[in-house]
Order: sequence, then C-alpha cells, then structure tokens
Amino acid sequence: MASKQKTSRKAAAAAIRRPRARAANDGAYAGDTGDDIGLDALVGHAGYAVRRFQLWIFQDFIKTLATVDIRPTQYSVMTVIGANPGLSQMAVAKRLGIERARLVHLLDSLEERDFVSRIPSATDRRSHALHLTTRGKTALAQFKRLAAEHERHVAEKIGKENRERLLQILACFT
Amino acid sequence: MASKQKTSRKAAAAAIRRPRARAANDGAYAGDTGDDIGLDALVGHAGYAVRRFQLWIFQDFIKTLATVDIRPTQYSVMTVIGANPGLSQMAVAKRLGIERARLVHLLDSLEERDFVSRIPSATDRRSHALHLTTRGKTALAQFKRLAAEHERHVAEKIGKENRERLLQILACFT
DNA sequence: TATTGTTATACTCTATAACTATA
DNA sequence: TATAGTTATAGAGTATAACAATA
Repeated sequence: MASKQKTSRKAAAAAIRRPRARAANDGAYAGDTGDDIGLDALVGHAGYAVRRFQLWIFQDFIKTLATVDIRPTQYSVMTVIGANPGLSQMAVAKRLGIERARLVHLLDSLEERDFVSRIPSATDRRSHALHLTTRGKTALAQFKRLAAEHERHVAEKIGKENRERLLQILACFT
Repeated sequence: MASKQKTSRKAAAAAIRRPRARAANDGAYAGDTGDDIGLDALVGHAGYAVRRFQLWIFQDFIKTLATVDIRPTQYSVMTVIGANPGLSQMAVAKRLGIERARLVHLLDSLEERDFVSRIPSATDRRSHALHLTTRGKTALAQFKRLAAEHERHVAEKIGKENRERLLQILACFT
C-alpha cells in the first residue's frame, strides 16, 4: 500500500497516533468474511432493519419489472394517475411525497414513452391534468401483474402472515 | 403558462393528441389538497409502505441526532467498528451492505472528526484495522443514547408492540 | 402576493471501472 | 492472478432556489 495509502490524509495521522503496537485486541481478523460480525446496537434499531428490507424489496421490484423497465417510483406515479385521472402535478407530488421538481422529469420520461399525457387544465391555465394514455392503461395492467408477482416474492421471503401484519402496522404511512 | 410550458417537448404533443375536449372525467379536481386521493394498487404493496416508513424513520433519526451531526450510515459504521475492533474496511462494507468505495469517504469524515482511526494491519499490509478512538468511544455512547430516544419516537408512532413485531419480522435482513 | 410547472444547482447515495500496492 | 483501499465518474434521489405564467 505504501505510497498511495500512506499519503492518505488520515491514514497517516492514524499511523502516527498509534504506530502499530497492538496484537491482542485486533483478533477480529480470523475469517471476517462478513458473517460472524456482530452488529451490537444496530440489532434492535427499527431503522436499520427497515433500510435493509427496503433495499431488498426495491431490488426485487426492479428485477421483477426489468422486462418492462419500470421502477418503483414510476409505478407509483402511474398507479395514482390511473386511479385519479385529471390530477395536477402538485397533487400527485404531494400525495406520493415526491418533490414537484422531480416529478417533472418522471413525467417527461413517462410521456416520452406515451404512457401519460399532460393535458392543459380547463379551469387553471397554470396546471396540467394528468391522464394515462390508452397505451399507458394497457401497460399499467401488465405492470400490476408483474408487481403482484413481486409481492409474492415478498410473501415468500418473510411469510404470508408477516407480510400482512407488516402492511397493517405501516398502514398509517401510506 | 403559455411560452414556457407550451414549448415543453411533451406537453405540446399531448395537447395535440387530445386538445381539451374533456369535462366529465376530470372531476378529480375538487379540492385535491392531497388527502382524498386514492392510491389504488399501491395500498397492498409492501414496498410502498416500507419506503414511506423508511423516509419517516430516517428523517426522525437525522433530526434526533442533528445536535451531534451523525447520520444513520455513520452511526451504523461506528457501531459495527465499536463492537468489532480491528475489522478491515472490506469486512465493514460487506457486513453493512455499503460499497467499499463509499466507505472510504465515510471513514475519511469520521477520521477527520477523530472518531475512528485506520491502523495499518500487522498481518496484511494492504488493509487497515479499524478502531474507535477514545473520543470516538465517548461520542458513540452519546450517539447511542440519542438513537435510543429516536427509537422511542418510532415506538410512539407505530406502537410499542408493533415495533417489536416489526423487528421480529425483519430480523432476517439484519 | 401566492401557486404551478419548470429549470438549475448541489449534495447524498449507488454502481462501476480503473489504478496502486500487496497477497 | 486476486484482493484491499483508493480515486473518479455517471446515474438516481433529495433539497433548494429562482423564474415565467397565471391565479
């Protein structure tokens, strides 16, 4: 490592601080392939478990819907528009907790693919009424079938009853 | 809106496709402050509920530990190092599911604040043995107290029993 | 004056690839 | 050759601020 790693701002400082005069405490080396490492306080933290679960669940969603190239947020936007045609961008953004600035780009890509259309609102010339196109409606139906498949993966992973319990517990966040 | 919005690549196309000849279907306007909007298929998707919950929980964690300027990932790194002194960067990255490239920067900032030190490994000159500094140990103790406070916020939000049930259900992901 | 959609910027996070030193 | 740490880059995602058109 020498040159590169030793010039590292901090590694050098650390080396000075504690030269290398240990031997006993550093026993955690044996193996350390990533399994037998304790998490201490992390176990018992809801946030950590939820973060890991969320990573897994999003990865499975993306993988399961890879053939149609739809990501979780795109799916949520299309689902809400499909269920509430005519919604403004502000309303969708608020409902889903997305920044309105970000929704602009999301809708750009969905409009490019002819899944969604922005129609000038008749009542407020500042806003757009969002609708699924005919193609978007057909596509969403397929997305929902794939999303249901993904949901079955979740049930397989944590158990059918646990999945339902989870949905109940977290219902207040939807 | 005219100029800016009408020149928008897609809005224009959409307007052409369906001029503005609607009136009935667009009823969803009334109010639309963000509450009375249905989610349709999103309700029943574990991923959506988990995402919303995760956002809430991380925001509360960040807020609760704002005084010490520690974010969830930094906390997890310090906790794992504290519980397993001497671990290599690879081992920490693997255990926490963090990219090793990202861990470099995380450790840089923790080392700058004198919470963590990278000590040259005695057995493998490529790797670093990670340790908490004395200051880091004291600091982590405080972080844990604040994290416990955050955890109480979670319990208040979803209920004590539900929080425990959640931890049980998601134990396989830690 | 406030709001809608838009653009732009910055910062975090994720995902890669490439490089050096070492094994 | 493979691995540990590092650097760099590109893409999402998040958080802001500012602007034009409109309310």
